[in-house]
Amino acid sequence: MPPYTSASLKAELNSRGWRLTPQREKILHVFQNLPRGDHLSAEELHQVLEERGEAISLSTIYRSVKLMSRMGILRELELAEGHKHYELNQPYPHHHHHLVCIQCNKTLEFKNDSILKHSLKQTEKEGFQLIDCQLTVMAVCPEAVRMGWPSALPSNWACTRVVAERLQEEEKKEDS
Amino acid sequence: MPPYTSASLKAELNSRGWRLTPQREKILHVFQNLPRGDHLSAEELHQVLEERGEAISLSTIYRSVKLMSRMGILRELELAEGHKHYELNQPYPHHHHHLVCIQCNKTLEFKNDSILKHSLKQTEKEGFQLIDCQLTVMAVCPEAVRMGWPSALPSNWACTRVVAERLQEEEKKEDS
DNA sequence: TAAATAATTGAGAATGATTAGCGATTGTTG
DNA sequence: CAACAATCGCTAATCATTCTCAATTATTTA
Repeated sequence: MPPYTSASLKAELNSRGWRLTPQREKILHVFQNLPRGDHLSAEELHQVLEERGEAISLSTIYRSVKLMSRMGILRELELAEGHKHYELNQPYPHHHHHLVCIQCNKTLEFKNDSILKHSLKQTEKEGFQLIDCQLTVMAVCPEAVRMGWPSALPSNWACTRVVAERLQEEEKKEDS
Repeated sequence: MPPYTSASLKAELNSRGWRLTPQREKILHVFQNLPRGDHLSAEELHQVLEERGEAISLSTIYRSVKLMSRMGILRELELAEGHKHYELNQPYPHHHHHLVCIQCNKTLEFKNDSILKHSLKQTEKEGFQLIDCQLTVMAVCPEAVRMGWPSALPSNWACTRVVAERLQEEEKKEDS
């Protein structure tokens, strides 16, 4: 699926009775020029545009990212930060997931198509139609680990159980 | 990892200088008696307790579910509904994921340990410490499909690209 | 091409979930 | 039992997001 051009965005919008406006075009461009692995909140997008002297009202920002997400152009991410983030929606084979540090919010993308495969299988098994699947791996980054995690976890995070402890042990035995 | 008893909850709380209160105990009980695959928002939990004549203030509800999530007793879910949901955190081998209908919000649990395995591998590869991993599969349920999806999608949902189309084709060839 | 129609914008008000502040209450410790 | 700290319930505050509405701008029609 090729990246959007203004023309293809216009076509897609028009096919639904919607319009290509300068605002929507600018927003698309921001996302298209975002470094790989980056994603923006509505507020951040607003600032980026403001700094470029292309200010767009926050209302319009919110409306546009929602619309474009619903069209499948953007992807709405629920990382662990209290607000949504957006990135270009690049379906398979560019589909990816996120590893997030619960301490500093550092976020890394990673690819793993087998997750999409499993999700697709499960979705079909239930008779559903797949739209998207988002895996969010919550973890603690090396810096935090070095600083003595788990004892040095921020006071609002006290969880010390490593969910996969047992799995890891099994893994070693099976060497699957 | 066995389900919590009031005693073990008390022990875990006390070990961090926190206390077992009647409110926290009641909240734990609600989650322990929840049907499999169910999960509650703060508001819903509040109502459940009210109906049982065990009203707890909404503030305390919010404070408690957050605390218990951070302790690893509850699991905070970001399904597609604008507010958080909570369920007992049952690590591997009870770890599971969610399939959500974006039209009616119907949610189904499913298990797939390989997803946890992949997440663990990725997490270790980056030098992170795994805390939890949550896969949310967004899809459209059979009822919605029967009603003519995608054309009958609610007007605020226009995405018609099936992310995994190509993957599905590959799947057939490889028969992996 | 001008008028009619419908979509879109911007600004600010409104909403809804969640958090914070505070005085009163209740465990815990010595 | 006294001293201390955690917790509760209430209300007010916050923050992201949505809504309202008059003004603007595409698109379609005549």
